[in-house]
Amino acid sequence: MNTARLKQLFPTLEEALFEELVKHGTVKEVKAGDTLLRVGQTIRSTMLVMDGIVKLYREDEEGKEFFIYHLDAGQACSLSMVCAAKHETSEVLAKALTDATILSIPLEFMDQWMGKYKTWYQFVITSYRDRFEELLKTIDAIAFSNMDERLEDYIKKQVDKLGSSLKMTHQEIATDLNSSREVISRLLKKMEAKGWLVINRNTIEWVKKD
Amino acid sequence: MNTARLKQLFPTLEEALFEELVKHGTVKEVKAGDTLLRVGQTIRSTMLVMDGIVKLYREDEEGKEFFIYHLDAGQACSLSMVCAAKHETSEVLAKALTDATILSIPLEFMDQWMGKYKTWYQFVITSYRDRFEELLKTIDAIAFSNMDERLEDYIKKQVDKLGSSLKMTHQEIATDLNSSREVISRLLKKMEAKGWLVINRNTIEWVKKD
DNA sequence: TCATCTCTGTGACAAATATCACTGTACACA
DNA sequence: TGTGTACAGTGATATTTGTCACAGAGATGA
Repeated sequence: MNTARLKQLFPTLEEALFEELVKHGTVKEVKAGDTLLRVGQTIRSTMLVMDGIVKLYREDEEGKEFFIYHLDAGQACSLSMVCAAKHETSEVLAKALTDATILSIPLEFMDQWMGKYKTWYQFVITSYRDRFEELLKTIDAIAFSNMDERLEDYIKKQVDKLGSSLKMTHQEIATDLNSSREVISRLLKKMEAKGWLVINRNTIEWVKKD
Repeated sequence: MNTARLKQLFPTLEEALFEELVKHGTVKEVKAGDTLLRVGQTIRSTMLVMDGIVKLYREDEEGKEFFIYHLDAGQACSLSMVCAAKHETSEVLAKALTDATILSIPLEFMDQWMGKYKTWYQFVITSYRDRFEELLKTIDAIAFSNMDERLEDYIKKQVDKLGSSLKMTHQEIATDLNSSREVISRLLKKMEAKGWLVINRNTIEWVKKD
């Protein structure tokens, strides 16, 4: 792992921290679709995303997965950065959307860095704040919008991250939105009729401009 | 304002901070129902709740208010504690549920205290974390539960804060849950039939034990 | 090439929630 | 004491979403 790359990804951090990151961090390469963190799993380390995109989910008792937001390169899973008690368990499910590179830092450094490096706790706090605002937007979507709007938002977000040609099945989208395949298929058909997208087997081509 | 009371409310903070709070904070008494912060309003100060209960809402374009969580005495509005840019505007609406006492600290002290007092940034971070988890629970409710469960949860939360006799109209509940009065009335009737509560004009008496 | 599997499309129906229209009823207060 | 107003109850109906059943299309591999 090279320091230059870290500086690029985390430009707000101070010099000494890059050395700490290099020294104590472990780089993990994961494949698209891999699970990085399960609900209930004990958190032993903080994840910084160095490359690729990670999807975060909330899960209910029956294992239904509800997509909440993406983490891009240069972002961190804020929940794993502050663990009041040791052996705290995860509230969320994290999966790699694309192949990804994760920098994993053992939890014991968190407390220490928090006191030692001003830029670290600023990073932690802005991470929290940003994720918090994403959650608020997620709440808006489910509280105030119908499925058609939510689906449009969802597709736009995916397109933002992955480009306009989405390799997903209708079932996968339905799962993320906690809906059902048939509903998604029908709504996609309507959007296709409006000329917003083109449906092919396993892929959706988003063509709407706005 | 006396330091002893502050110590009781915010036991994790250090000695020097109580003096700062006394010196720079302004105590405001507000009435039940008063609006403390509107969406889009510029945030000029941080609110610490000293007494009473504050309700936080998310608002949509048409002004519909969606209840997200309560703040009790000893808690703070985390969003107002970290303002990356100056003149940041509020993402949420805050209203006093009961008469309340608010300690208001001008924003300029935030940066300063954050660097100076370890217990302050710990307070900020745990506030954020706690609010974050509340948001996750809120998302669970709307993503995974039907209105009957959400209504039950909602009433239980209110009862927790205000006691088992709730002085609210069905319309107010409907607004908080972004539903409609008729739906809430019907669901309350069902709960009454099950013996969970007693409906009177303007009040609901929660009797269910669990 | 046939068998099988996954993905998609669609009609029919069910359930949950929203909306409309109207009624009754308790309370405040002139 | 009457009367207006806010609150609550309820039937009818619309809309949205979910579920079931089944059909067909395209990929895959023996």
